[in-house]
Amino acid sequence: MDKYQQLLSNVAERNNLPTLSYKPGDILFHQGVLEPRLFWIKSGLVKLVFIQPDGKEFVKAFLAENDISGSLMSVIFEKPSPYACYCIEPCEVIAMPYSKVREWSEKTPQLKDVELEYMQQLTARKEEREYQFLCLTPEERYKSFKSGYPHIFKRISQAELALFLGITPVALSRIKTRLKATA
Amino acid sequence: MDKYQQLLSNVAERNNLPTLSYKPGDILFHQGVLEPRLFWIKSGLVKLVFIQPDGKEFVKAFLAENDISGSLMSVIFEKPSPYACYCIEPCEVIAMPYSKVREWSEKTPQLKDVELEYMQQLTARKEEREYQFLCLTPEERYKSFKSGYPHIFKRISQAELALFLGITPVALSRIKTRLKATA
DNA sequence: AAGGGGCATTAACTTAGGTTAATTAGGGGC
DNA sequence: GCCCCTAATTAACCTAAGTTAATGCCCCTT
Repeated sequence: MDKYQQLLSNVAERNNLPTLSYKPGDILFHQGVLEPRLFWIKSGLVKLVFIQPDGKEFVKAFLAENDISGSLMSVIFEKPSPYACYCIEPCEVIAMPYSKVREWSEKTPQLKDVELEYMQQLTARKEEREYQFLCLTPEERYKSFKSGYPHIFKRISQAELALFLGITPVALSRIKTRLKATA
Repeated sequence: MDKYQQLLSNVAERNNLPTLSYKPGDILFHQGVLEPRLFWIKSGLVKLVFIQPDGKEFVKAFLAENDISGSLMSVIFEKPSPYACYCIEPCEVIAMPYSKVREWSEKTPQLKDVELEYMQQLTARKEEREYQFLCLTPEERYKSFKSGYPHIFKRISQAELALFLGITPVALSRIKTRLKATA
């Protein structure tokens, strides 16, 4: 992860990419629109969300300082992003066209390794999430998130957490009540 | 995908890797054990399964001819595989130590691209599965799998499909009844 | 043709999440 | 301090999935 940040840092410098500021509620990129940039989050917190035709919202992920936001589908396959990216906290962000990242990494082959490694890290995270949806109950997913990501847990609303866990805010409230009763 | 198969094909030839035969029920690799090989499936059908301490089984994926089976965690991060691989149909398989794949791809830098591309394909598949668990009901996942993967749908038991969709076989049977009634 | 084994279906009951709406709690602004 | 706005909780009811077990179906064997 660190090596990838190094790479991005170099790209940003060479291209004089500015640091952008966003407020809570601002949109970094939209659902259904091609977004060929990666967003390097220097500070703040964002969420990736799917909005269904019926208006229902689901949270794919939370990303915070030092994370990289973006849509794989857009960046790699040049398709519209299936999800949007919303700011939760005020954010400082560097937006980097993926073409620039690629361009530079073509010239320096050892950076392929860095890119590959980053993909592997991403994949490992996705494996974990897949496992949790397949094998764990909502209650177990809640406990796991609370203990595994305390720094994010503290910074999001309960409604947002519920939509990340794949349940409704009402259900999450009930789970908490249940846990309190047991303990 | 095709370019990755080319790469694997070369590795197999150069190392005289034999084609292995498995019967239904055979285990390609175990859960909880380090498995540093990739399994190139020439023919047949396998499933990747999590077995929980209480005996409950969940199906992570089905892989068939031309797919590559293996555990990312084991192959990349040298950890025990969190899941096992079981044969469903008789299989012809070439087992390839990942170290050999790496070794050879070190010498031919353009293969880094192939490797990266393969990871991206994998990630795209995982994104889709994540989306389905987060945003779709079991019933919708069933319909999506049936129409999206008819060639696999035909070859697995209903129980296996249910455990892949994240529900019990009884629930899947009910879903089918429900759908028949509606149509 | 009869029996047996393995799945799938059905049934009956329990549990937990979805939905909608009312209520409560907490924080910020004035 | 009071009001308002928002978020969280609670309630009541509905629906769907989990669980266990019985039944039915199909195919294979003998």
